[in-house]
Amino acid sequence: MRLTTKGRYAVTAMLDLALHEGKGPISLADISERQGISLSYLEQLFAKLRRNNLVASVRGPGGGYQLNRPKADIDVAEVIDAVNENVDATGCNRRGDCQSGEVCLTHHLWCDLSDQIHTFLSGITLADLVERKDVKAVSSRQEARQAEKMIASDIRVASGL
Amino acid sequence: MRLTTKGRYAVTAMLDLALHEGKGPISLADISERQGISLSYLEQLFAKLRRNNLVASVRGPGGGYQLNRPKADIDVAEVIDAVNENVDATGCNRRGDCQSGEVCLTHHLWCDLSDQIHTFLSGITLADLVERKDVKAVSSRQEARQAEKMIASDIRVASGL
DNA sequence: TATTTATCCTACTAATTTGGTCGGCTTTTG
DNA sequence: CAAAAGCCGACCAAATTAGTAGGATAAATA
Repeated sequence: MRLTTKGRYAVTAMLDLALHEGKGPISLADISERQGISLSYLEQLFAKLRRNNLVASVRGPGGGYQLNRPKADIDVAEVIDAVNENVDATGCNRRGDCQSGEVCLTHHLWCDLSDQIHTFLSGITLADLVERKDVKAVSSRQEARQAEKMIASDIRVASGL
Repeated sequence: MRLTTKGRYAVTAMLDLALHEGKGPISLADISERQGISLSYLEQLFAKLRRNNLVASVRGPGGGYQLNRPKADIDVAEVIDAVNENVDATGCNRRGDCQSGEVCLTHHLWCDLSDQIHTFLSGITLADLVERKDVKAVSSRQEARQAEKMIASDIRVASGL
């Protein structure tokens, strides 16, 4: 089992899409800036999210990504799964052939743990996250930051720098 | 967060000790054979388990390892922790400085998940595992295998091979 | 006392994964 | 046509895993 920045980034980026739903396609450059994730790395993650039909892309200027399903129909477990992070705690992928073809001493323990984690993560949708007050707080802070930056760059442009 | 063979091996080996409690020190060679874990790798894991006072060692012939506490007082979470596997799902070790000093969009989600996993794993002791019927079944299978091997090697010794 | 059994300790290693970077291509809009 | 975006493949440094190898030390036994 593994849960690293890869899966966390994927969920964060998907949540960013959910938060900006209805505003047309969102560019990876925007997500990169708001969430502090490298653009090229986001591209790799979104290639996988797209292959799993979680997002749809629009190319060309003004393009970007959108959720391919209502945010209430996308749960955290599938997002993590889409970027190949394995939320399974067994060593044998639940096959039960952990010790030379047979079940190892702790196989069932890891199965139980896997169930526990999967139940938890698949019970949370992007819509649920959007409604959380901690998410709302962070999101509005990020919006403010981005607005500041845009004003700053407007000044630079206007003054010819 | 990471849960690989390292943590699984540690729990399996500790459970092996719990299953053979009262029979004096158990050698790593025995555990290695029963559980199919490399001896040198076990040595490295037990160095950590010993440093965390989970086991006590007896050197010399007939030596080995024993649980340093009653099996009902050792839970799965501490065993995994002792071998440095991190069961924390956040990227910031719960510090909340995930995004340039501030909380990232999904911080609280990963905190909740971590709590979930920790509650589950710390609620299971070695004594609980010893009582499980799936563990008993695997254990008796392993005992039988080991007895077979010992007879086979006795034959080899007796016949002078 | 010599041998054997076991823990203890350090160093090395191949393979894999992570979290990227870089460069260039294609599509679409203005 | 230029610019903005997605798309794609190659490459990379660092870390981690799951070991191996080789020896030192301690204790029991012959």
